[in-house]
Amino acid sequence: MEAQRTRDIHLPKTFDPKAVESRVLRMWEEGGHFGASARRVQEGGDPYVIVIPPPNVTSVLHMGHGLNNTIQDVLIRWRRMQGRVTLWVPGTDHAGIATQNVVEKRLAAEGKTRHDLGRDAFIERVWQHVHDTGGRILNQLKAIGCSCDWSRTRFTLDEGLSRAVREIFVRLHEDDLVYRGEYIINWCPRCLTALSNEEAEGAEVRGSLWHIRYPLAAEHAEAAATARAAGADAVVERSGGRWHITVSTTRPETMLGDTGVAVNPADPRYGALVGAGVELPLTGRTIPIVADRHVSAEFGTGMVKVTPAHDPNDFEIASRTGLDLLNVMTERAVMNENAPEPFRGLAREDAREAVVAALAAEGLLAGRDDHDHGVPSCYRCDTVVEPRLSEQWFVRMQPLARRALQASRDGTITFVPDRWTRVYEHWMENIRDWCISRQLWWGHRIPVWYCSDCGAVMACREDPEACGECGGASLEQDPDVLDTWFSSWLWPFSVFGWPERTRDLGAFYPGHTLSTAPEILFFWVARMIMSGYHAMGAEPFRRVYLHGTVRDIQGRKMSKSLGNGIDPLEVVELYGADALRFTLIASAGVGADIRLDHTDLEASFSPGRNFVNKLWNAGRFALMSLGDEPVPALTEVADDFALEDRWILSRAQRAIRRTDEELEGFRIHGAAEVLRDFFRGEFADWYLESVKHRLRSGGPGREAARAVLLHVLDVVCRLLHPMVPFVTEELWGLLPRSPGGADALIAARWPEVSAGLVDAAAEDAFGRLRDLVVSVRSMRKEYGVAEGREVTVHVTGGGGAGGVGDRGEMLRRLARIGRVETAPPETGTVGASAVLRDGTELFLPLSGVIDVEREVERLTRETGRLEGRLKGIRAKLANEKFLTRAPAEVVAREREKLASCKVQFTKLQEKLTSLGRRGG
RNA sequence: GGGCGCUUAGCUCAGUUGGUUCAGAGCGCCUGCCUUACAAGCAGGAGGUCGGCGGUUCGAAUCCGUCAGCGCCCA
Repeated sequence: MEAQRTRDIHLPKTFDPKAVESRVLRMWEEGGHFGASARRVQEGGDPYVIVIPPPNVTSVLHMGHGLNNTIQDVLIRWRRMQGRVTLWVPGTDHAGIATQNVVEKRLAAEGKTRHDLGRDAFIERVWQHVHDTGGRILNQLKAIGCSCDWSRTRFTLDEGLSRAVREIFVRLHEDDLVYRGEYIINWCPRCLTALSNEEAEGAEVRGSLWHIRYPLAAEHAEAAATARAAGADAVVERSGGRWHITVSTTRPETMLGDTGVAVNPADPRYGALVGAGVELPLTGRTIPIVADRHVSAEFGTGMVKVTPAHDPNDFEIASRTGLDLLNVMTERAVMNENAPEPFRGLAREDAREAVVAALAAEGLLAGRDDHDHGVPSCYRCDTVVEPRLSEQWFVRMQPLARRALQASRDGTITFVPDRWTRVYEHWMENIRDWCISRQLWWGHRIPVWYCSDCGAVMACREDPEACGECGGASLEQDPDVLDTWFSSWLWPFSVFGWPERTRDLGAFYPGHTLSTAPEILFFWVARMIMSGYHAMGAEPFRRVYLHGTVRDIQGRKMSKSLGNGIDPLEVVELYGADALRFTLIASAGVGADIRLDHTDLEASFSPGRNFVNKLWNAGRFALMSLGDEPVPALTEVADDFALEDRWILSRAQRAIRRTDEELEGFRIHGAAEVLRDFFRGEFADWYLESVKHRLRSGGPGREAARAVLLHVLDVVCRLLHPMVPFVTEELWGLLPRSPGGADALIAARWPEVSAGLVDAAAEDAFGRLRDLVVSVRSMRKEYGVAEGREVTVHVTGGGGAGGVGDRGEMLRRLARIGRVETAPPETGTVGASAVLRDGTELFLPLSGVIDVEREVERLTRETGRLEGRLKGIRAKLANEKFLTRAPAEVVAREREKLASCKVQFTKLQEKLTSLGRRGG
C-alpha cells in the first residue's frame, strides 16, 4: 500500500539533489548501514577494511579529498553490496606544524607568542582551536556521501592513539631502533623545528655558483707547485709568490663555517697538497686540506670546501676525516658569534651578499656562473630549509625496511598503477633514518626523561616518578614532540585499539585497500607498511591504489595559494553530490590526473549532473509506465519475451560482468564508462524506446515489458549505486519490489550474472534491427524527410534484419517507418538505398525528395569506403604468411569480413549502375 | 646526475594480455526536432597519417630503439 501510494506522487522533471540528499543520508545513518562489528566477522563474515587517509583536523575539504574519498566510497559500497563485512574507518590527524602555525599566527595578531602563554596554556589554546574548527572536514565527507563508520571516528591525539604512539616509541627504543644523536637535519628557520627528509621539498631554482680563491699558507708553495705540475689547474700562483686554490659553492655565506678543503685521495693532481693549510678568507683561520674518497674528482675543480655544520655531505666528510664542526648560524638562520664580527647578526641572505662583496674586495672572487639546482623548502611554510647540526631523535629504518621491501617483492602488497612498485622499492632500498623529533609543542611529547642527577636517559610507558637508575627525582622530560607521521604510521592498527589486543584488531586487521595520492607514498604508506610488520607482524593492507592529482585547466595543481581550487561543497550545492562523484570518477583514468576548470563549474560538472538527471528521468518514466498494478516476476512472463526483452536482459548480464571486472582492477572510470554506455546507450536509447508502445497497450506484451523494465532498472540502480548513491537510493526506494528483500539499496545485493539470460542470438538479431533503424534514420536525414513524416521501407535479402515483419509498431516509433515491404520496389521507383552488414537491402521510396545526383554521390562514397576495406582484407588473405602464422580464428574472421563486404559492395554497385542508367 | 610518466578529434581524456569495422567517449561545433521520461533532452553529421623517425611481427595506437616537447620523483 505504502509503496503504491508513493508511486502516485508527482516526481519533479529534474532531479533535485537538495530535496533528496539529506533525507537519504539520514536514512542510511539511522539504518545503521555504515557500521560494522567485530562480531559479524567472528560469526564468519568476510571483512573488507579501508582506513581513511586522515586529513588534517582543521582542514577543509578540497577536490583531492573529494576524489580520494569518492574512490574509497565506491569500493566500500560495492563490497558492502557483495555481502562483505565492510568497514571504513574515518578520522583526522593533528598536523603538528600546520596547526601550531595557525594558532601562532592568531597569537601574533594579539601581539603574543606561544612563549608568552607558556606550554600548557598554548596547548590548551590549540585544543580550543581544534574543538572550534576540527572535524568540519568529516561532516563535509558525509555531505558527499561517504559511508564511513562514523561511530569509529579517530583522532591521532586521542588517548588510545597516543598510547599507541608511546608504546611503539618505547618498544623501538628498547630494540635500539630509536636513537638520539647529533646530525645534520633539515631545519625550518621559520617554524624553528627539525623536518624529515620527506618534509623538505626540493624545488628547482636558478641560482649562482660562485668560484672563490682560498690562499694557501705560505709554507706550502712547493706542494702547490707540485700539484700544478701534476695538472691541478685550480692551483694558481698569484702575485707575490702566493698560491691560491679555487673552490666553488652555491652558498658563499657558509664559507665562514668552513673547517677544511677536501680532495679525492686518488686524484693525482692533489696528492701533494693533502695536509697543507689553507688560509680561510675573511676569518683569519687556517684550515687543512684532507682526502676523502667521496669527493668527486670530476665535479668542478675536484676540490670542495667543507662546511660540516651546514651541509649533510660535508658533515659526513668531517666525521670520516675528523674535521672540526663549526656552527655559524642561529636557529633563525642569522650569522652567530662564530662568524667574524662584520657578518654577525646578518640574515643568511644578507650574509651571502656581504661575503661575496668582501671576497670581491679582496680579489678572491674568481667568478660566478648561473646554476640550476634544487633548493629544499619547508612543506608547511615554504621557507628555505637550512641544514642544521642539532641533536634529534631518529628511527633506524633499515631493519624495518627489510620486511616492507619483501612484501612488495613477493607480491603480498601490490600497487596500482604498477609503476609505483619500483618507486616504493627504490625508496626502501635506499632508506635513510627518519628524524622524528620536532621542536614544537603541539603533538605527542617524546616519552623520554633525563635524570640530572645521574645522567640517565629513560623512555617510559608511564610518566616516571623517580629515576630508574639512581632513584633521584630530578627528572626532566624531553621538551620536543614527535613528527605527526609518527602517529599516522600506526593508523591501520591504532584505530582498533592497539596495543590492546582488542576484538576489533582481530577482526579488522589486516585491512585490504589503501587509496591515496602518490605524494604521501613515502611519508605515510611506506611507513605504515613498516610499522604494520613490526608491531603486528602482518601487512596493514594488500592493495595500494594511488590516484592522480586534481589540477586546473592549465595543469597546475589546485591550491589555496594559487586560488585555483574548486570547493567540492559548492559543487554539491550547485549540482549535487552524485554529479560531483560521477564527474570525478568518470574523468579519472587509473592513476591519471584530472583537469577541471575552476572558472567554469558548469563546463566541469554538468556532464555528471546531466547523467544523474537522465537516470532520474528514466526512473520517472518507468514508474509512470509501470502503473500501480503488481509487476509480474521475470519467470512468469518469460514466454512472452520479445526480442528487445531478451536483448536488454542479455546486455545487462554483460554490464554486470564488465562492471565487476573493471572494479576488481581498480578501473573505476572503466566501470563508469561501462555503465554509462549500458544505461544510456542501450537501456534508455533503445530498450525504452522499443517498448513504449507495448507499455501503452495491453496484454502479455505489456506484462513482459513491465517485468523486464523493472528488472533492468533495478539492476541499473544497483550497479550505479556505488558511484551515484543518492539518486539511485531515492529511485530504488520508489520502485515496486517483491517482499523479503533489503529495505535500502545501500544494503541490497550486488547483481550477479544469470547465465540463463545471456542470449547471443537475441543480441545478434537486435543488433541487426538497430543497424536497420540507424540506416533509415540516416537516409531520412540525408534527404531532409520531415521528422513527423512516415516512410515505407523495402527490406529484402540478407538476414532481413532479424525479421522486421512483426516489428511494425516499434519501427514506427524508432524511425517513423510507416510500412515495411518485404518485396523489392517496382523497377523504376525513385528512392534511397542502403545495404546493411548482413547483406539486407533497404530501399526508401522518396519520389519528389530524392536527388539522383546526390544519391549517386552518397552511394559512391559508400562503395569507395567498402572498396578500400576490401582491398585491405584481400591483401591480408593473399599473404601466405598471414594464413600460416595468424591464429585460425583471426583468419576465419577476415574471411567473414571479406564475404560481408563483398555482398555489400556488389549490391551497392548494382544500385549505382541502375541509378547511373536512369540519371545518365 | 639517476629514474619514471605523458604526447590519440578544437578541448579534456579512455583504449586491460598486439588481431571482432579499433581509431573511441564526454565537452565543443554543424543540421534538424519542445516526438506526453528527460531541451540537463533526442536524432543525424563533420572532425584524428594515435608526437617524429627506425625496428620487431603475417599484423603495431598497443612491443623495442631513438629523437623532440611537456611533467613528476629521487640524489
